Amino acid sequence: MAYNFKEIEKKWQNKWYTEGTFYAKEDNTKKKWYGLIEFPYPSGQGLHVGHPRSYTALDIVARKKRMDGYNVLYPIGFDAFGLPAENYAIKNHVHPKITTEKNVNHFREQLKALGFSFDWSREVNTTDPNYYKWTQWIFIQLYKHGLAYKATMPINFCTGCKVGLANEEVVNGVCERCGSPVVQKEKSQWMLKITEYAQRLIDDLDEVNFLDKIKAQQINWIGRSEGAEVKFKIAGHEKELTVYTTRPDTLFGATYMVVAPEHPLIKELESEITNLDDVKEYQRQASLKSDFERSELNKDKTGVELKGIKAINPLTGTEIPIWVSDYVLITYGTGAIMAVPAHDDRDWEFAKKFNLPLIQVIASNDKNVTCDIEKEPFTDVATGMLVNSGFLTGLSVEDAKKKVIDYLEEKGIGIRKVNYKLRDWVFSRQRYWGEPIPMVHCEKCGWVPLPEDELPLVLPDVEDYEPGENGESPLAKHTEWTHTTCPHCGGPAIRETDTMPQWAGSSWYYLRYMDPHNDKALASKEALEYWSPVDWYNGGMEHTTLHLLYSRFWHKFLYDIGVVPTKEPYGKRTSHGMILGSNGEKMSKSKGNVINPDDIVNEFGADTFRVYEMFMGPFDQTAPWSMESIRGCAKFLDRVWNMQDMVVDGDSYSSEFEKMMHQSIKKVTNDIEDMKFNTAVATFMSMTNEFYRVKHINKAEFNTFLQLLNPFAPHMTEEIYQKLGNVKTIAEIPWPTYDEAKTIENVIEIPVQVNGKLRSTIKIALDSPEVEVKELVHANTQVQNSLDGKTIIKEIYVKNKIYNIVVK
RNA sequence: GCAGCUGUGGCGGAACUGGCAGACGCACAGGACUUAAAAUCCUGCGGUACUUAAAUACCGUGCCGGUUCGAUUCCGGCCAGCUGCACCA
Repeated sequence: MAYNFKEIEKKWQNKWYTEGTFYAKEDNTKKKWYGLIEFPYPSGQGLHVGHPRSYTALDIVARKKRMDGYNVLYPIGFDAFGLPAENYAIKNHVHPKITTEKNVNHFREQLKALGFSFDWSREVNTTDPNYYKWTQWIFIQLYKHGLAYKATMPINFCTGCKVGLANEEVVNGVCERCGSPVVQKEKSQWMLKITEYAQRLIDDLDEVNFLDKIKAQQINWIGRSEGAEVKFKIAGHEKELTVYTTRPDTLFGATYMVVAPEHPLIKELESEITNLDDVKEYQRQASLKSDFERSELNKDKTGVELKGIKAINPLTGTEIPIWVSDYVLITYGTGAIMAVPAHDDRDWEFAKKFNLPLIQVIASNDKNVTCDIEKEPFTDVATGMLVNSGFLTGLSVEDAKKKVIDYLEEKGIGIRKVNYKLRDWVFSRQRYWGEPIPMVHCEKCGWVPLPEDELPLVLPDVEDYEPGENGESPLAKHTEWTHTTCPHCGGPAIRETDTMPQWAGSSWYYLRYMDPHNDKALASKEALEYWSPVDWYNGGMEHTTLHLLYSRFWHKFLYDIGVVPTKEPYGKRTSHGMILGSNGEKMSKSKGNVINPDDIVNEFGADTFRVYEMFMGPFDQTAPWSMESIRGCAKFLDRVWNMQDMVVDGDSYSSEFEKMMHQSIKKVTNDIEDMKFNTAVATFMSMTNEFYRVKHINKAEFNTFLQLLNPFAPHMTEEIYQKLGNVKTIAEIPWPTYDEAKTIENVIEIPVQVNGKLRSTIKIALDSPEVEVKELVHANTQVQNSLDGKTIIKEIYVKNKIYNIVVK
């Protein structure tokens, strides 16, 4: 009888949903497990096949944890504010609220059809005022603690549409929509001081179980460096130019300086710059490029000398030129550098291009290493030794750094300085579809936060959400909303019209899941105490440096003000690889390689879909979609379904068979913990092949098999289990256990090598003494043939692993 | 450009901590069943050479080199691809 997945899957999904089978229990005495996946942005295209990869993986873990006796929280929600909904609204004149609701409903149905064991009673939605009330509340706390401030920051401004653009909307320096040039325009924006947490965001990684590559990427993104700030005098001035350098030891080799195009020095010394027109033109050109474009293009360096002014090298007293170039970023360090072209790649290229002098101040202490700084810069720190550097000459790089900073500090011309690449978080968006920032500006009192009892500040339900002129937020047009009274003095005041970025709502949603309907706090103390931290958070690698870091920052802040009980939000963080189109390229409408999950569920059913996504490759690596391979998974499940007819009463087929069962339980159990879902599926397939081979399936063993497979293919396994006459469901019974003693092979086959090349294999009893193994090896004819006429130099035996004979 | 990652048969991939490379699946080929086809079940399946066959030898994990009795695994240098780069999420 064929497997009718359509009917059977619906049946179990309805049961789970109406009975709340997988809802977290309100029982704080049980041990808990909290699994989290990144909640989706409900786009108009519907669910992507990439979503279920992550969701199925943690669904498997969550289902297993329940069977292990944990009170499991595996929630879902929607990150529903964002740019696409707004752009769609502008184009099609449908309010984002309407499209968002429609998309959320669609997503919910799609997710349900995949049989995830989500706790739907805790669904959150970032656009719900009862939710964003607390997003706004957190912002106000940040403000009150001095971590939110206003600063002038550039935005991308489309000269055609006259609106601010997201980086994504800027393609090769022009507006994606109208093709007009995009310029950088200064705007006053809300900023969050994530840099204040930079060191803790690095240090506390020691306390969490994140994949090494995730830790590495966060550490590199934060980019801590130790160095010095050094003041250079401007010749004939009291004015100084301060630079940041990680190589103060090379100060004697500084032959010129470079400032970023935005550096204030240019304005301050404007009257003395003799080629001001050239400089201004260079500044204008630079303003067209984003930081990203500047660093991307920096193979071909550009720059202009600030003629008429010179700086003085504080150690040598030499006058050196000052250049302006966009390879120096105003956002990092002091926005100015001392250039040591002999020992820095970028400076070297720049100096070569503009014929600036090189002074070698480091040489290798390894006599075999020669360096010709005319051919390439010498940057080897490990063997570097100072030359041509006055009181530093002869020191190692490390010692020279210490000595020169001590000297600079003593003379008051420099200080030790730790710098981070991490920049503060630009928190303002000039858009409609986001959380309103709950601040008002009063002529008398300045910026004043809304009183907390007035939250949420509801996003006004306006008809006109077209962007304002000059990059203003659409809300700025709605004066009936913007005009208000100052909470402090009662006088007239204007509301902030910028909204929050989408990152805001997703920075704390995992906390709301713990207690989603609370109207007194973002979550109760009890719920936070019980459920914190998230035990396992899986998401995309692409979120490592932004979302993951932002939410760790917010969490740490909430910890500092006593709201949450843990320093870190996530105990464990893993990532899944992307699913590519069958041509190996990223799925996109334009490439026509998009796979719609609905089609897959209709054709093969949810269980096949789930098993295939787990089987397609290593979980954390990209994998191309294959319609052929998914059929293999469908075939596998059909074979499982048909095994029902082979079930017999009685004992295991053989002791060998029993061993295979125990080994498989062990393998699957470990593979789930290790995220090796693909080899777990391979184990199920091998087990199935064995069942077919012996055609004798003991009832208890078949039940065990169904249990193991259940987290992967929950619908079919529950159905078969029920048909076999079991009263309980698989979800209600404990996870199978194995007997370690029964997994061990007593007789093993080990390879015999001669000079590292396989010549034969021999069977030995486990843990045989070396003498016995040696005897067996030498009795082997193939081995004897290989040894014929040669002299044995050495014999190596690795217990239970290999026997290798070295001959001459 | 910077950072992180990846590279194994025709294809997706497996290989514990340096120890038999290619588990499992797809595709393909052969066989069984069938009037026939599909489905299903069984068998084979890295390359080259030799051979009726069994077997055997050599080559083989992106490229070049190193360490080691032994390297897909460790080290150095390259090449190619993927992801992120702060206003897409």
